[in-house]
Amino acid sequence: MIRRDVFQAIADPTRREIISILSDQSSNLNDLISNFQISRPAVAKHVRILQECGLLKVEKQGRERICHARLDNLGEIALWVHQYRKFWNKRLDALEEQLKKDNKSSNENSAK
Amino acid sequence: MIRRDVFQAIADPTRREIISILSDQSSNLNDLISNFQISRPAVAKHVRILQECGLLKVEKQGRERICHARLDNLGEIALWVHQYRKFWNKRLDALEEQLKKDNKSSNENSAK
DNA sequence: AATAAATGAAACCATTTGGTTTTGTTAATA
DNA sequence: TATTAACAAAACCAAATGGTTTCATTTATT
Repeated sequence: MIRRDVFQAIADPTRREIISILSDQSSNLNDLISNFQISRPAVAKHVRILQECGLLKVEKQGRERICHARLDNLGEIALWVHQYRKFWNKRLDALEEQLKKDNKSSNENSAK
Repeated sequence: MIRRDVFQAIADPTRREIISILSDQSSNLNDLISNFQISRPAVAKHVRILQECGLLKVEKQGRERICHARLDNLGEIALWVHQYRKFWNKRLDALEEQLKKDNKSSNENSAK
């Protein structure tokens, strides 16, 4: 747990799953952990890593810790990938098509 | 070297640097290695990992191995990040603006 | 044919990673 | 106030990671 950049953070599948869950709905640690088979401290460590690289905020609420997705820093990944867009044009077409749709119906927001 | 997915592959700074270099211009291993301070086998291992997850192709040419960037699989990252676009809207605005420009002048392709 | 160049492969090593179990602390609750 | 719930922290561990040095192989070159 020494390196703390967004690229490293999203490399782990469990952390991506945490991101996925929290992007849908904020959750306290207990509920979050109940999604996984691994132990509590294991999940807690992933949460800490995500927190340390700014991908989520932890709000202390009584004895609970509510975790909120704060995914602004994913923009760094988006920009990095985007600079190589000419290499994945086929997929880009679909992506851009999606962007347009999203813009037109920018109210309907079904996560996952 | 057991996990081989694109997320894992781009987590390492050296590998991102290799991608950056090769996206500009294909290169044999020797020339590629000359960009780094680390040993030859170290770079060769990174190359192998990138190769194994489909981010570059190695073309045997005599005793040389020419490495070509094949970054189609970065589309996976792009799509993953894109699903969380609502979290990084500010950056998205710039990105989308760029996308439109790219489409209009889709012939001019100056890498980096 | 001998040598040098370009690379592959193996053995090894320290650190990081992702996990565990155990113990402690803080805040609600009976 | 005693107990329980929610979490933090520490100690530990196996495996993965990123690196090294050494040796082998293939292809050009002299």
